[in-house]
Amino acid sequence: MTDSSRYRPEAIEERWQRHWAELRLDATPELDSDDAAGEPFYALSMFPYPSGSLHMGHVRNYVITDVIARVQRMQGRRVLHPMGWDAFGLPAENAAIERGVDPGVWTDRNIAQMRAQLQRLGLSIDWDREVATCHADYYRWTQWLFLQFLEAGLAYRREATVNWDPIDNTVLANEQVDAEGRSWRSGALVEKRKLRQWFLKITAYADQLLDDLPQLQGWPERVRTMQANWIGRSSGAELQFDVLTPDGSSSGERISVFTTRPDTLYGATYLVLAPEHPLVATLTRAEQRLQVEAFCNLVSRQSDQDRTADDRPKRGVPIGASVRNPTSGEVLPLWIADYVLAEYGTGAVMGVPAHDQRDFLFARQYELPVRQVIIPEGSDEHAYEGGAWTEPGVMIHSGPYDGLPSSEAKQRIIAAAEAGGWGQGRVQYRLRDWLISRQRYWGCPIPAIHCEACGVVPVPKEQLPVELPQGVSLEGRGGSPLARLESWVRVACPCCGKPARRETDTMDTFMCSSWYYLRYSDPKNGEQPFGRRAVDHWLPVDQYVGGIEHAILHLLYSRFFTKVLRDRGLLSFDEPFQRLLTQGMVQGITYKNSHSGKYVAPADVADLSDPRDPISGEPLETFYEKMSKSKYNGVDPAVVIDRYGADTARMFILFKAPPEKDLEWDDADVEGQFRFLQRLWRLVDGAVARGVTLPAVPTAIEAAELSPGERQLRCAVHTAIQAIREDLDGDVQLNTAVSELMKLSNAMAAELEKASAPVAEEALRTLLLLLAPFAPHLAEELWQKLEANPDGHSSVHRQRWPLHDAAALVRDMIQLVIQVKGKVRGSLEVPADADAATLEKLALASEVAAKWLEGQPPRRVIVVPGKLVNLVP
RNA sequence: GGGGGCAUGGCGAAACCGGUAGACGCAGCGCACUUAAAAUGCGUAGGCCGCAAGGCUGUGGGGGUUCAAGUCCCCCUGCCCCCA
Repeated sequence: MTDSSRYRPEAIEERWQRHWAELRLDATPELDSDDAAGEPFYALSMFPYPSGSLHMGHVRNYVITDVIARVQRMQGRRVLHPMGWDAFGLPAENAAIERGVDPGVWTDRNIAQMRAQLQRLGLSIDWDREVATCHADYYRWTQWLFLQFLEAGLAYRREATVNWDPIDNTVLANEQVDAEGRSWRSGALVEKRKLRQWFLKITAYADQLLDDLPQLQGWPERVRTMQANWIGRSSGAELQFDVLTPDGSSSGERISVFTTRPDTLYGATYLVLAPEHPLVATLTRAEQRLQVEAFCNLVSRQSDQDRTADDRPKRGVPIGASVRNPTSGEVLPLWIADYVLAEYGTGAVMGVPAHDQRDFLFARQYELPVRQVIIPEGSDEHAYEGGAWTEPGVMIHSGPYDGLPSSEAKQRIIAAAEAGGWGQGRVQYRLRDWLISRQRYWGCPIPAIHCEACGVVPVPKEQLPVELPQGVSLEGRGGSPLARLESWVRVACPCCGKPARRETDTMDTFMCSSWYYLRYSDPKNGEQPFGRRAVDHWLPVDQYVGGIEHAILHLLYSRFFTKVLRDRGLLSFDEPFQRLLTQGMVQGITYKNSHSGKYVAPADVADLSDPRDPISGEPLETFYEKMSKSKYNGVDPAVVIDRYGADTARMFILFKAPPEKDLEWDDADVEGQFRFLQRLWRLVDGAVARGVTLPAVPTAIEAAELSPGERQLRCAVHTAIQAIREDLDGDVQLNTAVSELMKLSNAMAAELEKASAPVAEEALRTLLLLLAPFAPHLAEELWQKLEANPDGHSSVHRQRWPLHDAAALVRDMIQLVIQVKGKVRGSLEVPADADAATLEKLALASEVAAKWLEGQPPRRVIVVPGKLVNLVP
């Protein structure tokens, strides 16, 4: 075997990567250049956290985006395909604490490592536009944008009950606390603390964020649903209850409750405050005080999930005060309970056990009365063994509202409340304002100064960036590290010049990632976060690709940023991401001892066909699970590339599963993909040996003079073009696109040698053009072998994407399926253009008809031209 | 509990608007090449019955609509995701 007849990716991939870099093949067209006319196309992958090592999930993400970007380029679009780093965050700070490395140095080293790993994949990324959120030339603009929010009144500080991690000494967002109330990173039981923190007023945009979701037709339905649920708009009313003194007269205080069910007002049998509610302190009667304080203490250690889940026991204590129902006048006891949250609604609810499941459980626990006020239409009273009746129905025991449908009573009660001054209709959201303060070092400093005279003063824009100071001691674990650096904290007030103090909180890293896609359009702009022309040219993102785990947070925050910046006059579009593809996880085969619960590394399993625990000999459970270190089921991309090359890794990942679905990593399938690329190599190698080349101007094909084999080959070629186009348009079906390449290669293996030069040329040219986005190195090498690039200054990647020739798809004869009563009984070769009457005649005259109709004429005949004839006896 | 999704050979999957289920690949089996193996090539392959021709059956289970159902409708089961 000669050397040229073997595909050796290690011999070609790096060489082409260098060549492409010299040609600047991946450069984004300049705004004013006319060399790449055509519509702009922005292909974007969610940027990674620079952990230092690339994993398969990254590979999958970036390869999918790369194929899309490459196809668009070949189709004549001006393509922006950038990459960057979500580079602030706790791992760098922890590395600094554990190993004494500077977080910036550690991060930059990781970035360099990961960039090198990424580049081995042959991604067509414009590295000149790389950004890292931890670099001052980036976070300067994060700060600038924060000041925009501040100016707009959308950034504010307030005292709030927040999740406090007592080990990491920082606040956490709600989503960083698990169901057991533990920090996702330290594992500590999260405490509730009242702290002054910075918030962004995302709730001011709740309606827009919800109402614009239907515009996002290019997003998966379920992501839109998840966002809608997260925003959680519900309409109801705020109702006020007078607080009573022990002798039964009004104390003058009022408690406001939010309810989505004002129609159940007459069913309220008690009122509940959140333990954190400000009135708890003033209204608690002396004899209840000890009990109430103990209870508040207990609750402060529970997570919100724990407190509110339907299936958890509800706990509470009466505080000794009472309130008056504003419409019935009934006196109701006042309780505090764990299942009412201070941060939701008004921090108070009316307890309607008959019609709310949580109230029902609570009432049963403490033997509070249950009063039914709504009955199912057309039935007697509802039985209450199982739980509350929460559906609409007909009003009873509700004074003037008896007999009304509950939906109408709801409206009337709101109207009565508004008229009587004891409440009003209100829309409520589940969405909370976004807590962006973090008491950590490795984040973007919040550009604010606290002055005793002037209050909170924004750092003037010309003084940005507020740089992270060097040499901060990170070892100690008490509060924000920045607060300990007095020389940095002390600063003159920009307003009055008197001594003042810098804000020492840094921003949630989601702030940095909420606008990076804008920066890519103009990454080197030193005057602004982005130039208006650049951002208008490239944005919104045409295709965004990333993991479903960001369905809510990152994608919601980015949408929020976009809308705010639009309202600030900085952007002219409403939504940042036109189309969204959420790729599935990459799963590795996992061996687990189901008895001990321990995971076993594949390397420790002696016989993978009968996996057993290396110590106990017990049989192991095998299944696929998301790759992770602790489960020993990860596959290192570098190892795969070393062994098979980047093209095989790319092709395998694209072929193995549709992009949105989970992908089971399988070494045998990787091997199979490598074999496919080998076959392509030999196919071209054979053609080269026969003297086939690809001239710059394709040789014309005389369609009339083709042999049947040649016509079949051309049909396969143009079918592939058409099928791949269909796979790429609409839903991105890269797995079937790869299978079309395989079909084409199979057809060529059978016919290529026999075909005349023009037909062989066309087939080879098409194959390589279609292959180029998927296996860019191999396609380029084979293109070169066929002398399609004689001076070496061009590239297969600069060619135009092929268009199919409809004439080549036309066939003379087709297979006509003959069904009898819907069952396939045979088929006939018939002229492709035969009309329905002819087909019917042919079918009736066929042997199949003779055999199955037994001489009887069919009762009915259904003809689907080009497909089948169904005879119904 | 509410909302959404999914269920197709031994495995990953494919199937436009209801029209030949299982394309393409992995693993398997058979054959060729080879002293042999690897590699490669060719063939085979849902299940059951049959020497074969062929027949029956088959897209989680049950029912329905239709000339025709993986696809549409109803019920059920199991799994996954989100919200509670």
